[in-house]
Amino acid sequence: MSEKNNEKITSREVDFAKWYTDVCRVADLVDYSSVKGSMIIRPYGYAIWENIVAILDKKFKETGHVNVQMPMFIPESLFNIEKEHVEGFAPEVAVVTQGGKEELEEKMIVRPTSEVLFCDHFKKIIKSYRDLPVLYNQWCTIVRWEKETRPFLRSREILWQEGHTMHATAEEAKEETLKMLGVYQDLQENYLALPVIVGKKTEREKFAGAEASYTIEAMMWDGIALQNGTSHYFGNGFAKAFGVQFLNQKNELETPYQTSWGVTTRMIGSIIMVHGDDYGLVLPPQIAPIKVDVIPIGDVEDVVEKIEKELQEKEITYFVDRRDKSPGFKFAEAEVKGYPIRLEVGKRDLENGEVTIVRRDTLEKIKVPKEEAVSKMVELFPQIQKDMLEKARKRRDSMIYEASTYEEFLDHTKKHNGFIKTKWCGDEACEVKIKEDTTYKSRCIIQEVQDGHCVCCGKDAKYEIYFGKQY
RNA sequence: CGGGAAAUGGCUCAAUUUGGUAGAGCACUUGGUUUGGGACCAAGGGGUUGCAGGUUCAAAUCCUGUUUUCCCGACCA
Repeated sequence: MSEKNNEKITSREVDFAKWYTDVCRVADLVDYSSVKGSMIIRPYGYAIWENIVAILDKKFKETGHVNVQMPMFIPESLFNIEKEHVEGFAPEVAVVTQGGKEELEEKMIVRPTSEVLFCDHFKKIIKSYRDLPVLYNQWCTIVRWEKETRPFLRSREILWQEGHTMHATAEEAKEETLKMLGVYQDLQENYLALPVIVGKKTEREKFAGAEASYTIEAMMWDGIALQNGTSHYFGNGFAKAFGVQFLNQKNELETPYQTSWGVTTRMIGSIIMVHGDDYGLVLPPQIAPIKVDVIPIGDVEDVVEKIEKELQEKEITYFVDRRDKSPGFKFAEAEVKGYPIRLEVGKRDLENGEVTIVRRDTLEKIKVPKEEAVSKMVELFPQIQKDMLEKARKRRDSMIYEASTYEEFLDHTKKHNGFIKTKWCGDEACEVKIKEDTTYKSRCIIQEVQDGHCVCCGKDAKYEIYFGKQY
C-alpha cells in the first residue's frame, strides 16, 4: 500500500477495530450520519444487502412465508402487555411523545421488534384452525437506543428482516423455529462463506419473552464472537397475553403457538471481519455485487468488448474500469472493494494471446488464453466460494479451545480470544460467575450431555456449551 | 451510562503552548503527456476551524455547555 494514498487501511495486526472501520469507510460501504448510531449504507454496501435480501426472500417464499409491512409505532399500552418483553426492551426503546405541536395522549414506542404488533394483528385474523399456520415476514428497520455503536455491528436504527408465525401446535412451531434457523445457516455457510456454530441460548441469554432462543454464532478474525441471527420459539405465552385464540376441529378454543426469527445487516460486518485482509474487503462470489473487475491496460478495447459481451451472456456482474487512472491505482482499488476476481487485459499479455485473472481471496495470478477467460472465471467462482469457507473454518476451528477445568478455562481467557468449548451444569450461578471472572459470556448450548462435570462448580454436567467474548 | 482520547476543505494533518482572522499533501476540475502495482506537468475550485454561548479591541487558539467519532468497561442483533 502506498504511503501516498490518503485512504489508508490500518493493519489488522496493529489495530483490528481501526482496521474494521477503515475498511467500512474506504470500501465505500457506509458513512456516518449526524445522529449517533444511525449509519448511512452507501450504494456498494447496500448492494451487498440487496443480494442477501434476494437470497433470503426467495427462501422464505419457498418455505411458504409471505411479506407484510407493519406500523413503526407501538402504543405504550400495547407494548406493556407482555411483562418479560417490556422489561427486556425497556432500557433501549425510543419513544415519541409529540405529534405536530400536540403532546400525544399516549406515548408511541418506536418498534424495537414487532412481536406485539403482530400479536395484536393475529388476534384479529386468526379465528379457526383453518387460518393456521400464519407465516409472515417483514423487511423493515427497527430502533434500539444502543449506547455504544459501530457500523453494521451495532446501530440504533437496524435494517433487518423479522419473521413472525403462528401455529396450531407446539410441535409445529418448534419445527418452524428450527427450520428457519436452518435457512439462516444455509445462507451464512453457502452464500456468505461464514462457518457458524448453531445452538441454543441459555435461559439467561434468551430473548425477552421467548421460551427458547436459538442462535447462529460466527467467529471474527480477532477471536471475538458475533451473533449473526436468532430464531425464537415462544410457546403460547405471547398469544395468551394478547388473547389470540382459534377454534379447533372439535369446536374448542385453543391458543396458538408462536415463533419469530431475524437477521440484520450485521451479517455484512461478519463478512468484513471474517474474510477481509490488510488490502481491504474480500467478498464471496455468491453475494458480491460485482463479481469481475475488468482492468484494460493500454489500447485493448476490442478484446475488452468481446469479454464484456461474453460476461453479459453468462449473466456475470462486472465492471470495466475505463477511468483515466494508472493500472496500479485500479489494482489497489479492486482489492479494497473486494471484487472476487479482477481481470487484467493488457497489451503485453495479449501479445501471447493471454489475459490475467487475479483471485481476490488468494491474490493468485492466473494467465489464460483470452478466449478462455470467461469460462475459466465461471469455473473459479464456486472454487473461490468453497475456499473462502474452508479458510474461514480453519481459522475459526483454530480458535476453539477446550476446557475441562476452571484453571484451563481461566488460562484460555488470559492467553487468547476465541470460543471456549466446555461443559456446564445448567445453573445460572455458574454462568454469572464465569462472566464476572472473565467477561466471557455463554454463546450457545450445543447439546445435552450425560457425562462430565461443570467446568465451574464441578457438579454433573448437563450441557456442552461454548463461551466467548462478543461484539 | 462510567473512564479516556479526539473534532480545522472529501481525506491525513499544520497553525493552539506565547489570542491578531487558516496552510500543506493527497483527492477534485480543466488542458496536455502517460498507462503491467496507487503516474507527471501546468492552471484552477473548495474551509471561517463540529455546534451553542462566554471572555476580549481581537478567538481555530482561552472558558463553559453540548453533539459526534474512536478506545476501555457495563447493556445489547
